[in-house]
Amino acid sequence: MDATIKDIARIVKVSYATVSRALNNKHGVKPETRKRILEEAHRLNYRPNAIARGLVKKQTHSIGLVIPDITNPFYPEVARGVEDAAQEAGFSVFLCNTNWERDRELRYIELLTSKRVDGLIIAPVSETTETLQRFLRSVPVVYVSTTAVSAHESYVTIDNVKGGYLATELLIRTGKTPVAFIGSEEDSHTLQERLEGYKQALKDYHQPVDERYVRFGDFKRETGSRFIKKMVLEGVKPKGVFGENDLLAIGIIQGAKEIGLAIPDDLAVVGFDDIPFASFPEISLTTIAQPKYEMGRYAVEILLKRIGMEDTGSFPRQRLILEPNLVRRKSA
Amino acid sequence: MDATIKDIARIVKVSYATVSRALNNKHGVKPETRKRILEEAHRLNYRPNAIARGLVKKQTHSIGLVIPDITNPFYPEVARGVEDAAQEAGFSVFLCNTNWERDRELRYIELLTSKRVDGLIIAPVSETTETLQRFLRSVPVVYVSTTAVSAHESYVTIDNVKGGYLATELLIRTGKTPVAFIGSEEDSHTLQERLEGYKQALKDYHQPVDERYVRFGDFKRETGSRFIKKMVLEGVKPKGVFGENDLLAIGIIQGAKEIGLAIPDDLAVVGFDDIPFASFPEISLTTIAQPKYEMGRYAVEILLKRIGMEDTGSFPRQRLILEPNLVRRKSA
DNA sequence: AGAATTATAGTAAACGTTTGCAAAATACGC
DNA sequence: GCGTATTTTGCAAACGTTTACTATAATTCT
Repeated sequence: MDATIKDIARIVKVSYATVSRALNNKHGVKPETRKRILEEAHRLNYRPNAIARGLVKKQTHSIGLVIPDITNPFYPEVARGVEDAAQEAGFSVFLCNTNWERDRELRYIELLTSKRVDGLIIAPVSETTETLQRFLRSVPVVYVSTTAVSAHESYVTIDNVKGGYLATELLIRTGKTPVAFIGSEEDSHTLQERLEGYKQALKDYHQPVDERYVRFGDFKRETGSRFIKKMVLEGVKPKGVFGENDLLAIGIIQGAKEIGLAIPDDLAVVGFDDIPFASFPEISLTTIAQPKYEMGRYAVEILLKRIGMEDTGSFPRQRLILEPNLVRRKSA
Repeated sequence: MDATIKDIARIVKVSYATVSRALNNKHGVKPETRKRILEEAHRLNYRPNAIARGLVKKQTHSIGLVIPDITNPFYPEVARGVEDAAQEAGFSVFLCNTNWERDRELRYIELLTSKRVDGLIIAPVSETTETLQRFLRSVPVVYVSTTAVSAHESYVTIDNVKGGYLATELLIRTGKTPVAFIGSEEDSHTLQERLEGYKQALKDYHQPVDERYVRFGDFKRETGSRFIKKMVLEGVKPKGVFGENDLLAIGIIQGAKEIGLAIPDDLAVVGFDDIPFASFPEISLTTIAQPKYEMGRYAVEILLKRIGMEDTGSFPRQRLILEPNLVRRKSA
């Protein structure tokens, strides 16, 4: 059995209200009694029961982090950013992997609200957050890595269309035309934005937009490899390709090499995200970097500010759109 | 304000005890009243307050996962295994990164016990778990990826000495002698075990154990690269090297290439862990695979079994030592 | 029909804290 | 010393549940 405040009170012979005050450094308790209480608490190896405290204070000092899959190399860094910032503020974080399943996402959100987390950081799989509303109600949320949120929500993300533009522009300017686009699921909001950047760049540089050069699959490496091979097999032969994310891009490089294309001479490829592998000399992927760790940090900063406001309704939504950053390596 | 059980009781005009029973599917409440209660609960978008429930049941259905760094490619998979298994059993998991700092580890454990997690899974940075004892007391723990635990603790890990043996043996049998060992911090328990396997293999195959061929640094990729270069600069020229973990091994490959060595002909290298990158064709690292995801799952299985026991004292410790698995790729 | 049984509902205590308010103790001023 | 101001303490309610126990209502049995 864990020692409670009452145990201490009994031993030190004061009321447990006094013990509570002493333990919380409230003023109005005689230094000497406080000392005795603290000593006894230490002797009993007392640990305050955060559950009981949470019940009366209506605050758990916990937040939920809901992401698709920590195993996907994009997320560990944002998780770390979230965790670091939370920890510094005295918050703990529940990690939840939705595995890209919509109902698992919903179940988690329900579970977390049951546990009365003080806030939620969500990288949603659902492309719209409408469905989530019913479950969220009173819990503050900040979305991460999406813009598809209803009017009064906060988020932090990067400028995907600019990123797509930058990637495509580089390819065009280095003469790697025609440039293809290989992306993951077509209905992803993120993909649509990057695709828009791609198209915008093509237009600005007077390149034709040829639908045969744009393909959609999923976010797996193998897919990139398969798609590029399929493409050239069908006779569409890009000189450059913008892979909507790094995993795809790496797959593209691998597939291209398999069919004898030299990177970047025969085919230049640029990715998106700058996952850790991208910088390995063996890969050396030119890519659009997202400040993943910082995104995590910012998200909790916004969230905590929001949690701090007593008057929840009046908090202005915050929308932080970070700058993408072209990091040039050997693949393009 | 969130709806409570009392709100429902008031509206449906029953006592809140009845509401509680209805919501928990306890028998002894008339089907019709139950129906009315459930309907009202749904209408009010009622979410049970797990905090209040936890207080009386002395169970939070949460566990803590304490690891060094989710950003290290070894951990996401075990975290995922933990999370999946926990989720299936209705538990949530707190993610805590100690950043390899001992006192941060301690602080986290203290925090988590304050939050009254039902159990803890720890990949400890401290090479001995003695220090942790005071903080743990009543909380069930299972350690992961270490054997340095006091007598009555449970853990799941792999057979590191066997892994080290396998790696070294392969190198010897393919004629890649002399074989070097490059490891992380010398006082790591894990390292010592792998090193033991290395030495054992050398002995079994009648190879000399030459201390100039074994080096210790840290677990970073750059370190591997630096060390191999330094080694040959000093005139000790192994034909094979066993990198104590994959990051190191990859660094070794990179460093070797930089100084013109061909892999695996001039230098064969085998790593340890089988992190996701290892299988990339550009790397194609021969390595000792750990079943990371399964380790996570097993850890929670053991933990939950332990939590389920009312009589905590009598639970026999469980020690699960998984088999390492040599996966042969191109680097050796 | 009445007793005995069973199904349903309510009362109240408990979980371990925090906190407003009142009581007691101490210090201060003259 | 006595009244007053101030510091230190205690009492009790509250947070939202669960649950043992008791009370009432409904059903079954003879």
